[in-house]
Amino acid sequence: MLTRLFSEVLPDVQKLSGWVENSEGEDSKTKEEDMGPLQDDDLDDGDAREGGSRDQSEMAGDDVDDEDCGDENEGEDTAEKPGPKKRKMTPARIERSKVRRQKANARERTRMHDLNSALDNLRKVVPCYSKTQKLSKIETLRLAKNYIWALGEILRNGKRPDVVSYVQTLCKGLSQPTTNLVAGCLQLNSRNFLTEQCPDGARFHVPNSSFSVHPYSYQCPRLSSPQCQPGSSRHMRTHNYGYGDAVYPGAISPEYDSPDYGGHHSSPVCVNGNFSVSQQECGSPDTDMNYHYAMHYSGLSASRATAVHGLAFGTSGARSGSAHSENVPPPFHDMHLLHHDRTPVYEELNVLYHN
DNA sequence: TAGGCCATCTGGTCCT
DNA sequence: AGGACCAGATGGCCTA
Repeated sequence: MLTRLFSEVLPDVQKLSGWVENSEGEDSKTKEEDMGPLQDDDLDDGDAREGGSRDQSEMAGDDVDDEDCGDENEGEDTAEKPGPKKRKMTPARIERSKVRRQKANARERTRMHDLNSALDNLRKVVPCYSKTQKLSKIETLRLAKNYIWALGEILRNGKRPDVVSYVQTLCKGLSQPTTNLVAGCLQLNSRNFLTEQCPDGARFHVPNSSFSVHPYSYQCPRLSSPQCQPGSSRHMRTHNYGYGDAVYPGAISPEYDSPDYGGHHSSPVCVNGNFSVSQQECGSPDTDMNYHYAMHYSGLSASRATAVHGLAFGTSGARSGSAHSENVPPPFHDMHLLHHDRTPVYEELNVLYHN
């Protein structure tokens, strides 16, 4: 069952690691597009920079094919200096070297574009995906690794994993902003992902779990510190604590929220010290006082949600808070549901979880 | 201004 | 020989 999961996730990782082999089709098309406009600009740039290093390049030993090379080397046999022989830099040789370097630069650009393309594909299959606030490269790789590991654990154990450990696994080694994002995503997802759903699909119950899910993202007190803010990363900047239009596999549309949902919110999940694992751990009265809930929730109007839940905005919430106070659709307004091709995978996971 | 992230250039190395 | 890959250097952009 979950093998399909791997069939979807692993190819992307494999592509990432072995993207070099994919040099046809889309990649070649990208190559055409990228090299066209880039070449002019970048080659000029390259020329400008090349001035200082061109001679070095020539001395490094390329252009061995040059006819006059042999003669010159022979002529320099009597020279005192060992090492690479200096060859006369004829205009033709300079031009050839320049062209060769330009071609190499173009290839390198294409290679990096392909790599970035593969990274984008990978971003789409890891638990959090947002068009506007991309995870950084390194965070994408870390999250992907954790995700694969977590899925592997599910396969190995063949049972429903503990929610907290699942989140912890996913967030292992991630930066705090990314951890916040992922944990927030999963909190939302977990409503679909980890809860039992009544036939009408409107009510949720979390059996035997200290983790009760709610549509609010949670900001741990520690996360109020500037360095914990998603804004510390360019691609994770949003006015809504880094959720932007994030797509969370398996997430339920905010509009799907049950009206009586508010009764479920409890202590949020704390991962890697960013979130509290349980009310016992993070739910001391003092701590509770410091809970900051960002209203990443469009099911209710901000005013209503605030009234119902009596939630305070954190630092990031301050930004979104103003928006909410103005009844501007909360952060999830631009969050679209999972790309459709991914949904079945999570449905499978749901089946696993629910059986 | 510092720091993070990124794109690009570049030279070296390895492989076919 | 040429291409792929890699890592270092550099500069731009952005935010705190």
